[in-house]
Amino acid sequence: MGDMKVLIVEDDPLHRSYLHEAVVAALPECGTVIEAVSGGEGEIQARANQTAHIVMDLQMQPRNGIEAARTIWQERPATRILFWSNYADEAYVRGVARIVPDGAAYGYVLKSASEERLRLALRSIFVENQCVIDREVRGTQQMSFGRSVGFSDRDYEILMDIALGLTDRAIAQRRRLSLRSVQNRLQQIYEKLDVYPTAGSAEGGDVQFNLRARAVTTALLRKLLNSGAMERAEAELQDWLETAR
Amino acid sequence: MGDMKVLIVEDDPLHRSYLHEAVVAALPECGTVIEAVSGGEGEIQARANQTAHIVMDLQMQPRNGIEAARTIWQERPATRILFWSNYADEAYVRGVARIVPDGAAYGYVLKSASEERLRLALRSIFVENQCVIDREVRGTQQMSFGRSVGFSDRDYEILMDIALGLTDRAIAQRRRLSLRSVQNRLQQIYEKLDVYPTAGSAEGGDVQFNLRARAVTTALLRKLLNSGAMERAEAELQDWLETAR
DNA sequence: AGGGCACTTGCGGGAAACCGCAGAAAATGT
DNA sequence: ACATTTTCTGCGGTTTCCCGCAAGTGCCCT
Repeated sequence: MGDMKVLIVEDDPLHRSYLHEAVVAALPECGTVIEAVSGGEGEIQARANQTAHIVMDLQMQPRNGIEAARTIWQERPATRILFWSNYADEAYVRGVARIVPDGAAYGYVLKSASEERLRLALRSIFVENQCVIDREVRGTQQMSFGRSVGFSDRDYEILMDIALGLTDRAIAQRRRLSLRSVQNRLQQIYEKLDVYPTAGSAEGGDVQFNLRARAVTTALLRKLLNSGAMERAEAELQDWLETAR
Repeated sequence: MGDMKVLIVEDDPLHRSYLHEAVVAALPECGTVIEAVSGGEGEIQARANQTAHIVMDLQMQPRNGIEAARTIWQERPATRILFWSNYADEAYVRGVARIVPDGAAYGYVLKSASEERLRLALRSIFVENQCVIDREVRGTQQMSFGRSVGFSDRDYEILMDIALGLTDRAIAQRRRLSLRSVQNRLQQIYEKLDVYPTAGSAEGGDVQFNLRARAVTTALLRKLLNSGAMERAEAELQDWLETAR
């Protein structure tokens, strides 16, 4: 038995015990397994135990995995984290990619993956110090950074702002842009999300959409946004409202 | 061993096997347990096996529990269904309440409930034919039907319509109302969601919200809407777009 | 019958969203 | 260094949203 310590952060008890077994089976060099049931507790345990190896769920209440990972990485960027999540939503993938420190080893494995895949990912990250990202997740990564229907970070920021309900003027103020620039950005977001009335269906009884609201819905349905990401964005907005202005 | 047949519909393999054990332990009179891994397969299995006893998850991809339950209840309204869900979001609770046939026995238990609670619910519904609804869920039910900050069904419809991105005119057309009536409804929705600029913070640099978009976000953050409900609503909208007009 | 109460509808107007056009500014490529 | 592309910005105009005011309908209550 070695002296590696592994921290498991997962709110679902069934998944937690499953992870526990998987870790013990995959890592004979692992001497101690610590468990936490929420993002907040995960941060505390990571700090207290100086764990450099963490397996973490993304979707947790009240403090989710991305927030926990961010503070953990801020304190010790060398920490290796394997994210184990139900979904490959673009909002999650982008959220993780945004906070990974340079050169840090991390992994992203879906819960639907086989035991063997999970075992390999555990060994690759914790022993070989090598990144492992699930194929499906790679797919959404390509999409988001590719240029075909890709959203730039700027697009994403502003899409989030209209999702939060800000006016054009407020967005301009927050992002330090002119009113017209914001509106330009919006127009190209509308185009990328394909929310413009189809020319084919012509006039007559064509139902009109409110582009602003329709864009948000479309982004939600395409998993480009999700409620977790919006909660985070809302918190950031509240911060900004108090400091600025 | 009796001849009761129980159908389990749950996409997570861990939860599925946990449910399987719980059913066998709680119901000695249960002779057969059938498993399905999605809403669609659940419908097929229910039809094929004529099962009158179902335990079902709500959040599933691609066809969720509410859609499956609706078609199952349409075919045989006497079916007893126990919903076993992670969340007590108003959107889920309302979605279930909307499709329960008159006099049908059903249950709503959270996954965070104890084994004992699950056991009792299984026996109450499948043996005693009696409704069992978790305390937390009752809470959100009260909220939604009470009048304090309660949303009428009409409010909810129209809230959903703006979430889908329809214009006032389109909503008026769809719900057979005048333009002004829709706008009146919107105003009282805004009030109930409390999205109006606070009079206290006064003018100056107060950031303005687009009420329409802000209302949707607020509803999402309060779990009054969720993406599952919006997917269903989007499908209904597409149906309407093809038939009407 | 009359007085609330909830809901609906019309009118009018200020504010915001949406967008074409065109010039300035910055980033990019060769 | 120059040309090219992308992004940002201002102006003007149409449409939609947001809402105060007022009048009409139907229901329940005493």
